[in-house]
Amino acid sequence: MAKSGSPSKVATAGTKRSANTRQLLVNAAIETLKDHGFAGASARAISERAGLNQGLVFYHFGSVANLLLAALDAVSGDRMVRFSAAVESVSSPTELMDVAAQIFREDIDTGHVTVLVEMIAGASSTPGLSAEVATRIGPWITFTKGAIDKTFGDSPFASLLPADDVAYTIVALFLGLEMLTHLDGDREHALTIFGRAQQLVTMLGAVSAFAPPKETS
Amino acid sequence: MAKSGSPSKVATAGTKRSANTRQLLVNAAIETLKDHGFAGASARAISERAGLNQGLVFYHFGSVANLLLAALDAVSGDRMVRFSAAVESVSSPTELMDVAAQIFREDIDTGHVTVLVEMIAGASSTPGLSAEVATRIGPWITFTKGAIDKTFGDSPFASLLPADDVAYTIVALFLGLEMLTHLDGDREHALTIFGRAQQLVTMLGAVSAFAPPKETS
DNA sequence: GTCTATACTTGGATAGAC
DNA sequence: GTCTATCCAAGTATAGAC
Repeated sequence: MAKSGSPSKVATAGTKRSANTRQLLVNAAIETLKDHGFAGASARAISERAGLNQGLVFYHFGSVANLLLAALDAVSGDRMVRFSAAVESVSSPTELMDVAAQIFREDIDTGHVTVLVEMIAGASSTPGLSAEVATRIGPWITFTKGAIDKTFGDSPFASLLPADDVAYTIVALFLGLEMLTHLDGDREHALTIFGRAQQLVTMLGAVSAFAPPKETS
Repeated sequence: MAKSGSPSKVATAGTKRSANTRQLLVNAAIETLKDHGFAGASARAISERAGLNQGLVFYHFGSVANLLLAALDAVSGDRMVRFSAAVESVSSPTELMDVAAQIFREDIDTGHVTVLVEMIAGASSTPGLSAEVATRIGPWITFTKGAIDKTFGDSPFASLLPADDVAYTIVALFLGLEMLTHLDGDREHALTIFGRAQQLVTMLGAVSAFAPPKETS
């Protein structure tokens, strides 16, 4: 109520407002990437979506590419927090498959992987962007490897397939499935695939129970 | 030598020249998509690469999007011819894995899958483009399903995993691996993954030889 | 059929008012 | 810190010369 009559002397209020604006731009960038892709994510399109002026993109981020990287960071951070917690409570391979399917479902619904895909695909159009994107995708392979190590570490699978190769494959699969799902609009197809994978892991787990865990020859 | 003095009455020469120009533009579009992505594939960038005038893009294709679709058609056609022949000579699952690895290697080297990836990712920026791209990606899932049916059709795997789900997954994996490979520049990582997959298929084939091919309970 | 020239639009980026 | 105004580069598309 007394807002207009009490100008604060410290910069706290201004900083807060600034942070809010940055957040609005980042959120709008995420939405624009999801709806119109990298090629459609212009400063004007994003700022219009945020209900803000176009010049603020350059004031706060210096360039469109930097804003898009900030959007990628935000999405990546959200996913990391959310999925670290999910994987935390998991111990068996079948549980991990459960969580993976759940993660994919959330990714499709929130459109978070779309942001990753668009940034990876769009990176080659802007000099220097590929390296920036690469350093932000790397952690996901590491994270996936950690989840595999945790749940498959003492299973017979571990000696068959190196966790880092599997992790690389899983991340690639997430990206690829997202692309196809986004393209054909059929999210069920990809979800049934996770169901199949889960069946397979369960079955192979049962089979491997009959096999010796490791040979020494 | 007598070129300027002998105008031909039929349009054959002109048509031939036109076809040649179209081909130059399509090739340049492919190269531009590979190097600078969908967002960098402008009429100017493509025509400059082709050593032709920018207006020819619109004369021959009507729009940049149409030229890019023609480029996608060309790549898709080349791949289909090449890989149909490769799969033709295959009968066993292990041979198919061999061919798959070979196909991926060629895809990486030629950059053909990059074109698919860029078109899929870029499609959402232009109204109506997604549907066009989708109809051009669909055949690849069908083709992959055919290759799986042919080689795994009478193996125990067939009853475990529906071929169309596997095909969808394989195509997604190709797209995803291409993205990661293109991003980090490390083509060996993806290639070792195909090696792992081949080991796995060989091993599971050996294991399944001890199991009954089908249960009736 | 191809090239030059040009109209028009969109987008990146900055300057200055508020 | 935000908004208005503006500049300039790049992109789509068309018209007309060759």
